[in-house]
Amino acid sequence: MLQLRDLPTTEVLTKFAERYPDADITAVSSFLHLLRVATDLSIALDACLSKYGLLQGRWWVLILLMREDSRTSTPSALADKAGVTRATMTGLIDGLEQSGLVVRVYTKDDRRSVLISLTDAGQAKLDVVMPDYYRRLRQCMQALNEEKRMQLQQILGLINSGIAAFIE
Amino acid sequence: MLQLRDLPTTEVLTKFAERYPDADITAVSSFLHLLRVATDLSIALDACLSKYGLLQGRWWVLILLMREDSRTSTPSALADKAGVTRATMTGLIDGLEQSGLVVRVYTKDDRRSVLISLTDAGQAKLDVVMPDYYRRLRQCMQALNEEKRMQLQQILGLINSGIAAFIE
DNA sequence: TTGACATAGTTAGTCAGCTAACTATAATGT
DNA sequence: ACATTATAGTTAGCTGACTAACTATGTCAA
Repeated sequence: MLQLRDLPTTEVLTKFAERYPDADITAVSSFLHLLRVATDLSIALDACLSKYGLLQGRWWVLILLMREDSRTSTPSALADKAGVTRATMTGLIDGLEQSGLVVRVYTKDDRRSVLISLTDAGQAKLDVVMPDYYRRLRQCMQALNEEKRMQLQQILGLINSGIAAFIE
Repeated sequence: MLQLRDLPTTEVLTKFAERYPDADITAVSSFLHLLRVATDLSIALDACLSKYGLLQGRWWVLILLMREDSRTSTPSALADKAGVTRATMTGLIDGLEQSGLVVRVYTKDDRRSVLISLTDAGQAKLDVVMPDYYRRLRQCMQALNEEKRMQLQQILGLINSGIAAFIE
């Protein structure tokens, strides 16, 4: 995401705006702070998960499986929902299967397809990780009351609609 | 960052909150939306830069050099400001030097050290990329008036202070 | 009914980040 | 003054994403 640590000060932005008149100083500043905070959140989440031998990718796979009543899904459905390629999902499942958190079940219905099933060990892992995650997240966000949370969601919605401007 | 595409609905979060009572539904929802929008912004920025043969890493190096009056810095200072390791900075500079956008200048003062200098071609590249970047960013954020931008900054500040909760 | 196309999953190779180890040079303390 | 320690940069090898190509299986229309 945003690696940059040394965010531009208003002075730097003003200097750049002289050369590049299209620069909108508060827009740039808000944009960069948003990326900075989100990146740091993501890094902090990884640090939290790594205590349990997980990374975001594998953790989300476990959660996606837990969302299913059958605790079961296919690699391609998981890939779509997790937002990675099927090739990446193959690797994630390999790792989870080696750790015994999921199993590949071969079905007769469609012999191209495989079912991925959350094991008891996988569910047990979530039952340890999720309470810690939820507790820390609650504390992280506790300074935001409901009103501010709604303001944030609304602002994010507006920015989200604007993203198209980057892609044409 | 956040790969997950299929963000949990309120129903899913409610179901999870039954099993994990620490779950704070609006906290989780705000958190995930923040990561989702920031990730999509970052991807969109990459798409914009890639039209000019740049990626975020190399682009930030050029900008950091342009910030200096001398258009010059050292790999270690650049690494600190760009938020990457010195090893990574070596690779970024290799790529930029091959493209002729920067040059390594060996100095006699401290023979361990190298100066990295923005070339005319590097400045010319920025003079093409930056106006496009600023124009798109302005448009992306145009739905946010100054009041909302300040609200966003304030909320981000609160969340930023909360990040410590993830790390202990 | 069979040739063309579509779909599911995997494999191979690339990329940009990382850490750890290394070389060379400089600074420091006894 | 010289051994130790610190600093600057690079190299080598690891990781988890990616794309592209491949195997196997299923679908469909002439």
